[in-house]
Amino acid sequence: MISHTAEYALRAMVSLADHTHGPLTSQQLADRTQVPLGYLAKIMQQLGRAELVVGQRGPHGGFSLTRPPEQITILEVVTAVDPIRRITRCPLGLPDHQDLCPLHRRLDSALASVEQAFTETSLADMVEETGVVKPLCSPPPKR
Amino acid sequence: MISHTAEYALRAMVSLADHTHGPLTSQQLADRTQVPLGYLAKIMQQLGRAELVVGQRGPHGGFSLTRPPEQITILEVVTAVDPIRRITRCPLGLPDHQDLCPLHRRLDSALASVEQAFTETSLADMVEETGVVKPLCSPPPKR
DNA sequence: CGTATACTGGATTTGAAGCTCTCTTGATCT
DNA sequence: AGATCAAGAGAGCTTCAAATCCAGTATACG
Repeated sequence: MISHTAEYALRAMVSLADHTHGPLTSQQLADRTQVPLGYLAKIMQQLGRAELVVGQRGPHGGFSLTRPPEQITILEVVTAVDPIRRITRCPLGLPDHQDLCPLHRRLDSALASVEQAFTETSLADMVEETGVVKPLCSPPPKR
Repeated sequence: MISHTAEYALRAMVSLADHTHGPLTSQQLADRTQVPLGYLAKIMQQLGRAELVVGQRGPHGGFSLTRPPEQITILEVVTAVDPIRRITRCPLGLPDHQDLCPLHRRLDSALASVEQAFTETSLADMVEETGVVKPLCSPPPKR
C-alpha cells in the first residue's frame, strides 16, 4: 500500500525534522534511515523538486527543510514521491458514464480515509511523540 | 495501495455475487470485468485455493461462490490474492526493540482503518447498492 | 467412448519500481 | 586558483508484479 519510496521519503523527512542544527547530508540521512545511499539521493532530489527540502552543495552542505516541521504534512511528502491516486472515474473500459459503482466507491473511500489521516499529521507531530528518543523506531524501555 | 490483482479479484467476485443463476466461466468473467483472460484465470485459481470460489470443469462449468455473498467480505477477497501487510515490527534494521515509532504507528493505523473498512463490507452490500444496474460501474443517469 | 468445454499448472515474457554507478555542477576552504 | 566536499542528473542493472502462452486434466453430453 505504501511504496518503499514513500516510506524512505518519510523516514528522511522525519530525520530532518528531528535535526534542528543545520543540514544533513545524504550520507547522514542514509545512516539514520537505513536507506541505500544512492537511492535516497534520488528521493531527496524529488523532495527538492517538490520544494519540501533544499540541497546545499559543498562542504557543510546537505539538505534542510524549507518550512518548519509543523507546516509539512505526511501527505505532502507522500505526494511528492508517490502520489495517492484517488479513483475519480470508472477504471473499466466504459467511457460514457461518470458515477462510480459501489465497489469503486468503497475503494476510493478507503483511499480517502488514508489521505485524510495523512493530511492531519505533520512531521512535527511525529518528532514530538518521539521525545528524547533519537532512532526512528523507539528502543525498548530501559529499567 | 490496492494492487491490480486485488482489484481484478474484487471485480470478479462482485460479478459472481451479482450472478445468481449458475456458474460463470473465466471467459464470461473476463468480459464483465475487462480483465485479461489469462491473468484472470490465475486469479480465480488463487480464489479457489482460498476456498472463496469453486471451479467446475467441463461444459456448463465455471466458477461459483462457496458461500452466500453476505458472508464474504472484501477483506477476505483481498487477503486471498494480495494480503494487507500490517506493520508489526520495526521496518528498519534495528532488531532489539518491539515498539513502533510514531511514523510507523501512523502508517500502520492507516492500514488498520482500511482493513476495518474492508471487514465491514460484504459482496452483498455492493450488489444491493447497484440495484438494477448491471455493469460494475453505473451508467450515467438517464433523463 | 469420443469430443468439445473449461479449469489447472508450469514456463516465459514484459514492464515498472527499486537500486547502483558515474560524471557533472556548484560551494567552501585553504 | 586549486582541492575537496556534496548535491544534481543521466544511463544502466536488478528484481518483482503483471500479463501471456501452452500443454495437461477433468467433466458433460451425445
